[in-house]
Amino acid sequence: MPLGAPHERSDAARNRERLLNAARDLVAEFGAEALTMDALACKAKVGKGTVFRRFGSRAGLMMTLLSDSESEFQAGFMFGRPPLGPGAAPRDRLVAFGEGRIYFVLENGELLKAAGAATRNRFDVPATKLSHRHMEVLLREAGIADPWVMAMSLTYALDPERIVDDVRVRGISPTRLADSWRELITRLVDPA
Amino acid sequence: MPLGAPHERSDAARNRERLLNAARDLVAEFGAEALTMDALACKAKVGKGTVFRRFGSRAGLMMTLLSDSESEFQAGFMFGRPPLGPGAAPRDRLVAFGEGRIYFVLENGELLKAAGAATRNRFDVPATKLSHRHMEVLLREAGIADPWVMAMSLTYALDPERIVDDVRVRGISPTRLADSWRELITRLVDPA
DNA sequence: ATACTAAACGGACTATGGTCCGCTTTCTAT
DNA sequence: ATAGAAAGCGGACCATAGTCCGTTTAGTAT
Repeated sequence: MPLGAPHERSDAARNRERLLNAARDLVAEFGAEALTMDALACKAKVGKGTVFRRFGSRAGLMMTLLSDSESEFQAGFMFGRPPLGPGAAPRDRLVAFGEGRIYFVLENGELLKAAGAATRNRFDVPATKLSHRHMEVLLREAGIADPWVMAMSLTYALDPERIVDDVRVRGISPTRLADSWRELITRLVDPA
Repeated sequence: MPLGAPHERSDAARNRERLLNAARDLVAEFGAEALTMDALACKAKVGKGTVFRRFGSRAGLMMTLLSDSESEFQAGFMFGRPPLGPGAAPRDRLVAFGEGRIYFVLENGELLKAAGAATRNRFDVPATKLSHRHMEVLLREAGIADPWVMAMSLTYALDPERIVDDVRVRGISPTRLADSWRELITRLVDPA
């Protein structure tokens, strides 16, 4: 896939397929949290070293598993229709972004938590960087003095762990989260 | 210490001292991140089981190590002088709280990260609950519609990992963080 | 076909947080 | 002092992410 891809070896390709299938099966059956790298290697009939060569870490595996739905969500706010996509006022786009994110997280919560878990990965996740940048741009348009830092605050406010725990552990409804996000953005951004 | 404390046994007290001293030494010398429970047990000349009996987990140990400075910070916003303590407008107290928190985190960052690390502990930390509640009260006074949820958003915006990484990894100055926090609160809370 | 090379493989090994449970010590009641 | 009970102790043991390195194998050049 990368540009200089020097011809993926056939055995490598075969093992990648096996691993991805095994991983999806395991996640479907036992949930992402319960997936261990040993179990995955075993189920895919592959050595443990191979798993780590392929994905680098447990978090890397989770990111790979997420990439499809993540791309879809990204396409939504980058190229989709307003108010999520381009064409609406920054404030409305931010509101829509947060709402979309909340529901996206609730659908893929386990995977996202596991993906961000490995310390130092929280912000190295490319998808997170992209979301941050997206918010940064909108905040700048909206006249925020330090959009980069503000986007970081908002990124953490939308942290997967936070959202999942609010809903599943602390019993807050998604709607309530979305309403509060709207209030936050509405007050933060001048009506323009 | 707790009310029904049924007389702490002398050997237990002795070991607690040993462990606390050893832990402080290790943190001072190698940093909190590098502290392993095995090393601690060994240095304190105590069995590993004893370490876990005493503190429950690595996160528990870190919390214990933090408790002094944490209490001090808490006293500041609960009983201190305005604008951090009672007597100032909610908006000003929130601004001061965030600033104080930022500098507190930068002083105790490693410990705080380690304390919150153990998944499911992030919000079970009593100190975090107290901070959350404090902000909730101020936000309610300030006329926020859903102060509980908003306080949660702000709690995550002040996440130790976020603050430490912004400053130490991404090179944002503490001042810049504090300014952005001020902007956030100022816009969020009506000037009242 | 053959030989060569770099990639890929696999599983033993390490590091570390946390658990378990039989043994020891302290305290208390007599 | 003594005995009994409860608290405490310790370190072997477990689970799991991640590393290492000697061996195998897929492509390639001749």
